[in-house]
Amino acid sequence: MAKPSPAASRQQAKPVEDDRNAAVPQDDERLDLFKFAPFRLNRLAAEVSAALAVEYRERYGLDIPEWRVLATLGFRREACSAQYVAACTRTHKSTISRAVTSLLERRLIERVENTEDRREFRLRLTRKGKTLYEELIPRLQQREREIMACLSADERRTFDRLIGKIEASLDLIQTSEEADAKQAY
Amino acid sequence: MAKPSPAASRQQAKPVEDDRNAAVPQDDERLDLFKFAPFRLNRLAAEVSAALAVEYRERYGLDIPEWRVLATLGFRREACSAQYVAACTRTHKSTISRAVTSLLERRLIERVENTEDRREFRLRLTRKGKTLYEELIPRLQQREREIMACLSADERRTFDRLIGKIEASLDLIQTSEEADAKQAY
DNA sequence: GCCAGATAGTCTCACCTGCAACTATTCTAA
DNA sequence: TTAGAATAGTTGCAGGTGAGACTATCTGGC
Repeated sequence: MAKPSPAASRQQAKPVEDDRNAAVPQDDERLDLFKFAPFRLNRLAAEVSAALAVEYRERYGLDIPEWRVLATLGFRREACSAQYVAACTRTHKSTISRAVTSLLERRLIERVENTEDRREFRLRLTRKGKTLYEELIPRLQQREREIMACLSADERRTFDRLIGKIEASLDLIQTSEEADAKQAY
Repeated sequence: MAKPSPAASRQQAKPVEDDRNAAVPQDDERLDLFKFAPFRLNRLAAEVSAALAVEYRERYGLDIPEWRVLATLGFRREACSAQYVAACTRTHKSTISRAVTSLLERRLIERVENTEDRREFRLRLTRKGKTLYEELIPRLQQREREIMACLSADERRTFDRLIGKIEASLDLIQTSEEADAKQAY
């Protein structure tokens, strides 16, 4: 895995004669992926997710959709529908449906028929699910703290605020209540 | 798509009698997904990606790996290997391989044998690829500007700096040269 | 009451992607 | 020199995921 030195393989990157220099984009037309916010956000999110996945996947055998269902149900005091979870987490309803099926089989959640609307079911954590939730959450919060430890308290607040502004401009902000109104997930 | 009012569907979320209140997590043990940085980053990245995808997918029929290959080759002055692109973009080498195949078929990139190391190929944009690149990049940059327009210039700089700190702490920072040394992609 | 349209949830299908095996080639060290 | 390890790139396979069809149910207008 470890390579003797970056230089060893860097030889491959040395310039190759290019007879088309005329068509090479000018500096101001080029785009440095490393400075491109969408790319950086993607990469950062993927890396942070991977760091957390160690906890919920390797330790508890959960995948991301399953963990999102648990997180939503664990946070809310009341039982709620799969549709609600999908809207909250911005995850496709078919993905949530599969996660719910899996969690039901593992007896981590249970569902009760909604007599007022028999199309939907109310989901909630079982005792077993709550135990897992209470065990898992502190681990994830610890991971988050470790990852964000590179920022000062002040920077962290600023970061949250700026993320919030971008979310807002993308219409990503939803309260628990508003999430109920979201469709398409 | 539009629903009469959030309240219309919110009825579903009203509390259900729960005979297990004793096991409900306490406030400080719960985790609000909406305030959890990893979740927010994921959601934000997905949303930003979706906003950009309109440009490269619908307009040019490119998927994310293909666009990343183009972006890497377009930014660099010299031809470089698939391995290099994979390391740069943190994308799995098999994914890059498929993107390269597709781009070769579309004559957007070309590859030349590396006589110094015949295991690898040097990739570079064709004239057609450069034309597409120069057409696409301004559109993507415009999208990025639109998305980030909610931040002031000062906030934008701060945001970049904070993202940079997190990237650094996750060892995500690489210069073009360092990327050559990365394995596993 | 009844029908058209909307909604919750499930399922199939197609696609995408990572893993790991594989080939070809290069490097390393005896 | 040469065998074994490492590397670049490709491909088969399996698992995950979104789109959209489908069923059951609900809502609103007539």
